[in-house]
Amino acid sequence: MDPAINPRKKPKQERARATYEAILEAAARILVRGGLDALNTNRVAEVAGVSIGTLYQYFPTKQAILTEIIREKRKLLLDDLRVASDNMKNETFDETLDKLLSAAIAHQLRWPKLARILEFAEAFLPLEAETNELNLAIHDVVADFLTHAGHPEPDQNARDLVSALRGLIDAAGLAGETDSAALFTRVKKLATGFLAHDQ
Amino acid sequence: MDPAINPRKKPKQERARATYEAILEAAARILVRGGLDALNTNRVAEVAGVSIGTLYQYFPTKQAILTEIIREKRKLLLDDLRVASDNMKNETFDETLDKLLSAAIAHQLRWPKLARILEFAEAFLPLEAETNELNLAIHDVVADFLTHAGHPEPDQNARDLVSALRGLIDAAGLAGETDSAALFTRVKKLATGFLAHDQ
Amino acid sequence: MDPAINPRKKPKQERARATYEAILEAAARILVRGGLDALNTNRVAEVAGVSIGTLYQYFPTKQAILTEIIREKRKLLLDDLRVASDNMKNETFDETLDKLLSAAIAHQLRWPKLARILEFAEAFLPLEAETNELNLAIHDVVADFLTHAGHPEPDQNARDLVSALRGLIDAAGLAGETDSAALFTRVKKLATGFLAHDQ
Amino acid sequence: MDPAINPRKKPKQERARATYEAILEAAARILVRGGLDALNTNRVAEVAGVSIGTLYQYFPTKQAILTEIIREKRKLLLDDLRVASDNMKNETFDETLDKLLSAAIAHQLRWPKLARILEFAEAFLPLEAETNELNLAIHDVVADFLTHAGHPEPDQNARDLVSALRGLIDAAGLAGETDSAALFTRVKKLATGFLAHDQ
DNA sequence: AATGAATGAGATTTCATTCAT
DNA sequence: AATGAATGAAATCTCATTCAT
Repeated sequence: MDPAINPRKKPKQERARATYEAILEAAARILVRGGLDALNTNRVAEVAGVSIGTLYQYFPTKQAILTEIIREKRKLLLDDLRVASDNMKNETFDETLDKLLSAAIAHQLRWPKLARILEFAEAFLPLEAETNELNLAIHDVVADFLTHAGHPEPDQNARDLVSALRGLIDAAGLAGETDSAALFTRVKKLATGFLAHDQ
Repeated sequence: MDPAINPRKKPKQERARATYEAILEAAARILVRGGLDALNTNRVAEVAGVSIGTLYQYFPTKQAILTEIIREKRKLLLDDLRVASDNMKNETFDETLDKLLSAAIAHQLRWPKLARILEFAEAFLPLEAETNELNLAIHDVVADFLTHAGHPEPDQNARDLVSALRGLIDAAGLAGETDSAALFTRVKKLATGFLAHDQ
Repeated sequence: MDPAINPRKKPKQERARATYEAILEAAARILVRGGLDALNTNRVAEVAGVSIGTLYQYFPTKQAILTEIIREKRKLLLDDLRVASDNMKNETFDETLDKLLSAAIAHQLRWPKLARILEFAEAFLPLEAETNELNLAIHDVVADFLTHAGHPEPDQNARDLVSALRGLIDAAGLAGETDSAALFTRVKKLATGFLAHDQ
Repeated sequence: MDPAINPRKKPKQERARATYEAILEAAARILVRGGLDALNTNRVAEVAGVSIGTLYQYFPTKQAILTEIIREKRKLLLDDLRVASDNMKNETFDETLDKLLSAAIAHQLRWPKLARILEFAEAFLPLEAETNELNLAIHDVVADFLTHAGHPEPDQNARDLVSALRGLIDAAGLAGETDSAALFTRVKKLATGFLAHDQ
C-alpha cells in the first residue's frame, strides 16, 4: 500500500471517526464550491474545524484525502449497482436495466460537480490497486448484466455503454439539470438504442 | 474582455508570432505529458525556449494560456465539423454522419489526454463569451444536421448525442486506443442506435 | 475590513506575539534605513529572522505591514497627546501647549525618517476607517484644546496648526536635527504666532 | 554629472523636443493618477505614445525622468518667486510677502498630488548638485527677503517659514481645497504670526 | 491525541533595461 | 531616430508539510 495516498490510520474511537469524516466532508464541500484549485490542506482543516496537525494525523498527504473521497463514492455507486442488479435472474431485461440506470443517474445528480472533478482526478491520479478494483467491480456488474442478457462482447460493450452514459449524465448534471425523470428517458433511449443494435 | 484570461497582445512582427505560437505549443506539450498540475509558467517558458518575461508579454496569466489553447482547439474542431457537414444537402444521411463522426474521432485521438484536460478545464474556467460561442457553434452544426435529417427535437438530441459521443471517444482515447477504424464502428453504433430510436 | 491591508490574524500564543512584533519592527528598521523602496517582504522576513511563510501567516500583503505600522505609531502619538492635554482644565494655556508641542516633537524626532515615510504612505494608502479615526482623534485633541482656550474656529485652526507644525518638525527631523530644545523654541514661536493672530 | 539621473541628450530638433516633453508629461500624469507605485517606464512610454526604445534614447534611467520633472517644477517655482520678490526695494514688506505667498500657493495648488509626490521623492532621491542648487536658490530668495526686511536670523527663519508654509499648503492641496483666496488668508496669518514674533 | 506556529520550495508576476532590426 | 521584442533579476505570495509544545 502506497503510504502516500492512503489514510494514516483508520479511526477507532467515536470522536476520531467524527474528525475523520469531517475532514472528508470539508474537502468535498470545498471541491464543489471552488474546484480542484481551491482544495488545499489548510483550508480543509479550517472548514473541518480541526487543526492542520490533526488533519495530518489521519491523512499523510493531500492526495490521500482525494483518493479516499473517490474510494467512498465509488464504493457507494458499486453498492447501488449491485443492489440494482441483484435480482436480475427473476426480472425482465428492462426492469433491471431501469434500476441500473436510475442508480447511475441518482449517483451523478447528487453532486454533479463533485462527480465530475473526481472522475477527472481519477484519470490522472496514481490510483491504488484497491480503488482500481472498485472500478473493475463496477464494470463487472454491467458486463455480468449484459452476459446474462445474452449480449455479445459484453466486456467491450459494457465499457462503451458506461462511457457513453457517463458522458451524457455528466453533461446533464453540469448543465444544472435536476429532473432525473426527464433525464432517465433520454438515458434509457441511449442505452436501449446502443444495445438494440446488436440484436 | 476579461483581462485575466485573454492574451495581452497579439503578435505583429514575424518573430513575435513565432514566439507566441511556441508558448502555446509548449503549454500543450506540458499538459499532455504531465497534466494540469505540471503546467506552470516557468516550465512553459523554458520548454518554449523563451524567457519568463517574454511569456508575460503575451499572456497576462497562466489561465490566459489555457484559455487560448482551448479556443484554438475548439476552433479546429468547429472547422472540421463544418467541412464535414458542408455538403449534406447532396449526401445521404449516413455519408454526412460518417464524416462528422470521423472528424470528432480524429480530433480526440490526436491528443486524447490534452482533449480531456481541456474539457475539464473548460468546465471550471470563466470562459469568454467568444469561446462559449464556439461551443454553441459546434452544437449548431450537429443540430442543423439533425434538423436537415428531419429528426425531432434536434437541439436536445444534438446535446445528448454530443455528450454521449464525447464520453465514449474520451474514454477510448484515455485508454490508449489508437485504432480509429475500430473506434469508429462502436461510435457509429452508438450514434445510429440513439438516433434510430426516434424514427 | 479590506483583507488586503489588515493583519490576517492576531497572534494568540506567546511565541506568535513575538514573531508578529519582530516583523513590524524589522519593517520599521528597513524603512528607516532604506526608505519605501527598500521595503520588500523577503527582506522584512530576513531581518525579522523568520521565514517568508511565517510573515504571510500574519500579513496578507506588504501594504498590510505598512498599514499596521502606521496604526501603531498613530496610536502612540494619540495617546501621548491625550496625556499631554489631560489636565488642561487645571493648567494655563501655555503649560498645556508646551506639553502638546513637546509630545509632537518627541514623536517626530524619535524616527524622523520613518515618520516622514509613514505620512507619505498614509496619503496614498486606502486606509481603513479605523486608522482614519485615529487621525481624526488626533485632530480632536487639538481642536478641543483650542476650544477650551476660547479660540475661534477651532476646527480649521487645529487643522492648519497641525499641518504647519508637521511641516516644520518634519523638515527639522529630516535635516538631521536632534536638539529638541532648540526645535521647541522655534515650534513654539510658530504656534503662538499663529494663534496670537486671532486674539 | 551622474549619468544615471540626467537626460541622455537634450532634444535639438522640433520633433525630438515634442517627444521629450511628451515623456515628461506622461510621467507626471501617471504620478498624479497612480502615485509613485504606478510609475514604470513601459507605462510612461505607452502613455507618451512612443516606444520604450525611444524613451531610453532620452532618459537613461527611470530616476532621470523623475529628477527632470522635479527640476522643471523647482525651476518654475524659483522663477515665480524671483519675479515676486523682484521689486521688493520699491514695495512695502506686505506687498512683497503677499506676492511670494501667492506664488507658492499657485505653485502647489496646480498639481497638489504631484507636488506632494515630488517633495517626497526629492527627500529620498540622490539629487543632483544642480537640483540642490535650485533648492538653495529658492531658500535664498526668501532669506534675502527677510534680510531686506531687517529680520533677525534670516537663514534659520527662512528655512522654518518655508517648511511650515509647505506643510500647510500641502495639506490644503491634498485635502482638495481649490479656493486659493481662502487659503491665502490662512497662509498669510501663519507667515505674519511667525514673523511678528521676532519684532 | 491535538494544536498551530513555522518552514521554504516554488509558483506567479512585474518592470527596468538592452539590443537587433 | 525609432521600434518593440526580449530579457531576467527580483518581488509577491501560496501551500503542503513538519515539529515543538
